[in-house]
Amino acid sequence: MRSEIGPDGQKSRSFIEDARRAQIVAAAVEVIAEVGFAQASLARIAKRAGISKGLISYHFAGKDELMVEVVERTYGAIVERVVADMQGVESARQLLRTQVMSVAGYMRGHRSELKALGEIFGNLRDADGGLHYGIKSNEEIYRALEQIYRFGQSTGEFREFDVRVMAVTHSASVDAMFGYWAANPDHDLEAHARHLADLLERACVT
Amino acid sequence: MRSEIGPDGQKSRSFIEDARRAQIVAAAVEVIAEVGFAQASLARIAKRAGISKGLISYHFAGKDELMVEVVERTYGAIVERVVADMQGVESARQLLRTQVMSVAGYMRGHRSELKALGEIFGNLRDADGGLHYGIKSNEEIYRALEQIYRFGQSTGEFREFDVRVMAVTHSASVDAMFGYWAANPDHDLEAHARHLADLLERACVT
Amino acid sequence: MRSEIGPDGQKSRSFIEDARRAQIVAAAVEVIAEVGFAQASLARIAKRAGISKGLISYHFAGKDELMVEVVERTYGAIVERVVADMQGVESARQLLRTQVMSVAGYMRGHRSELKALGEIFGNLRDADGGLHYGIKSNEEIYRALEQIYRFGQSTGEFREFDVRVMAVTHSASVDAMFGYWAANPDHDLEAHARHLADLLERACVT
Amino acid sequence: MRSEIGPDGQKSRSFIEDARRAQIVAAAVEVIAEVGFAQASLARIAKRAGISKGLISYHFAGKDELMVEVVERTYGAIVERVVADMQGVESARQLLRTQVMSVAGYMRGHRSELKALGEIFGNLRDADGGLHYGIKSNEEIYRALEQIYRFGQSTGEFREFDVRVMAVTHSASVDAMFGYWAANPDHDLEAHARHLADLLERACVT
DNA sequence: AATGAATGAGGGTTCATTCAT
DNA sequence: AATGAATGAACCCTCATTCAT
Repeated sequence: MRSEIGPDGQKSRSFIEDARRAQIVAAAVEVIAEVGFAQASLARIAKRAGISKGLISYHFAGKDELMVEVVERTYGAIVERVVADMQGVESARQLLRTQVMSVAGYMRGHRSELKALGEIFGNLRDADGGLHYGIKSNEEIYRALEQIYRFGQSTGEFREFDVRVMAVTHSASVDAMFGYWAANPDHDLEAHARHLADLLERACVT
Repeated sequence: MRSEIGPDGQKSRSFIEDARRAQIVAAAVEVIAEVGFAQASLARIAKRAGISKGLISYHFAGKDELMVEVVERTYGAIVERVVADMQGVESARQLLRTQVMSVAGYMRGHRSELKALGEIFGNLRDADGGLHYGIKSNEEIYRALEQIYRFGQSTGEFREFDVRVMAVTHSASVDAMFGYWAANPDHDLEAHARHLADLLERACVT
Repeated sequence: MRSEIGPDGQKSRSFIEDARRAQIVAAAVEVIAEVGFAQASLARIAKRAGISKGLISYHFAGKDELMVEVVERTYGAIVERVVADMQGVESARQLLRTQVMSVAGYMRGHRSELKALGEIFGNLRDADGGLHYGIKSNEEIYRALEQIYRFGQSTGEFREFDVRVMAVTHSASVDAMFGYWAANPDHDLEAHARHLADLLERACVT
Repeated sequence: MRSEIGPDGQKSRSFIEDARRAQIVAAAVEVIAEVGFAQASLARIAKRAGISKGLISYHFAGKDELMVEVVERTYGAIVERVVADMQGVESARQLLRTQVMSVAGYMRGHRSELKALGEIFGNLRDADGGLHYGIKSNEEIYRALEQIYRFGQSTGEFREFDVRVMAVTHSASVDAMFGYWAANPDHDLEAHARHLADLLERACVT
């Protein structure tokens, strides 16, 4: 393993080191998106990246660490975008719509990332056999969505309902939208997002 | 390969043969539910069933045939139950609620089956590399749900909306409910189902 | 194992037992001829015979014993025929020709046996890894052929030469004739046999 | 798979890679010669070579590729030698003798190769179940031998006869010589070769 | 006499990982 | 920093053999 803990408590990596990791992560995303998690061997990823198999092991402690980094780099970018889009929006209804439309908009240009994330979330497991990104890894998302819904309830925009159920439903509906789109490339993602936002909104208002 | 096609065009198996297959399928369901599709090796399944690895090969032409039978036996039972519960229900709103509550009720006692089905649907691949249960596995469900929604629209119970988006959302919401429940065993599944039915209904009515 | 040693020192088997063994041997011959020794599993042979796998093990101590019996039954029939045809022939040249033509004539109607014999001779091995029917098993044939050639030399029909080399060559030439014919079914076996007899004869006479 | 096609259309391999392949091929030859094709497992070959089983898979795409390479490396060397020895020989009778003596001479030091070749020719099968080196493997030899005989007929050295039968007989006689010698190590191979050449020659001349 | 069920060893292959260079 | 060679474990599958019925 190359990365070391620097004096600031952060992982410190050379520029070249970071570039290699990024390159490997990008190759991993493509391969996973194309052939699925199970078939995404290090050999395949290395070939796609145009490097040797050993180099991946050199830069990553193991396959798991690579997968985690794929998630971190990919997922981080999405969150960044969505949070930016929601900045300044004031009504709960608009926040809800914005969340759905924003993530849909971002994903339209990042289909491979979407597919890869789904594969990793659903397949990457810890040593104990449990999913590394279990439903628990959604907790963060649920909390964020619950904030929106609770906010809407506090302003009177939304009726009373179980916000956790709503958050789970919301999250799953968005994921399913992507899943359907991934399976049906001709599907109109934006229209789906608009319809979905409508459904969610109607389910909340009085 | 054990099974053969009898004169009636049905698979004809001895009682003992069928019992073994059922036992192996049951073990497979448990193992897949616990450790996921990729880690569900025949060795693991055999050990769980308390039999030798070779015996699985004796009763099934291959791992794929076993997986397909897991789906057939498990999925068939669910559909049977839900269809039975929906028999005689007349309003679209009640059909919708019944569907959600019925499958939730059934699943409460069949958590492993649920998990295993999801794993197989998402991972079992054909020789060509494509998912064996691709879109088709959901397509069937989508069609069934669309019927309910279209029926509601025809009677005026439901407003106009895109039934495919609704079906995808509905299906995913139910799945997510199970997923959440699987990850949080103390979660109140029935209450969740009731809340979810409310949300779906409100999203549909005028 | 069923067979037992009777009071006369011969293996005594019931009629039904013998019939079963014959049936299994026949099936083995067909299967070996079709798919080769390595692919001729007991399962395949049993299926061909229309019986269960276990029954073969019931009648034969093991696969090896079955193979040995295939050879005995098949090979014995050939020898019987050839010996009969050579009865009464008086000149060495005629004996030589008769031997070649007789075995060729017999084989024309017993291609499967021919193929199976070749497969077993070339592949059946003892526990020590050595061929069960090695070149040594040809010794019997060599001796018989040497008799012919030595007889010819004693009568002055044939010149002096190394009879062992001649016997080895003769035997191999006949085998190769069958091998070529087995690979080229349209090949004229009888013409080949005539030509071969000519060659052998010319090689011997002064 | 290691080997790749270089810019010159030739397989380009590193020195070390080629050495390993040669080592593995050598081990395969020995094992096949000793225990036969069917028992020559990769595990056995690897153990003989003093390497791990996986390394064979690393250097060869599969067992079949290894077997093909065994044939290529081994068979090529024989042909090279024999062709060289026959260079410049002018009479058909001398060509015939030279062929027999040359291959016999070469084989004296390459018994295992001979055995291994025979095993592979007779057992290596394609996916469709047919022998990979079927008639074709002999056909090449037959053609070459026929040339000699036809040449002799054209010069009047040899009488008229069926050259294909002669070629088949010639080839089989040489093979049998090796087989006999392999089974009887004390046998005088060179004398046998000389006698055989005599026989073949006498069979051809007027 | 005959079956079907069951085992266990061994087959070839894939793959993450390690390591010398 | 990077490679290619090498390992060993685990994978699915085949098969001769055994055994209760």
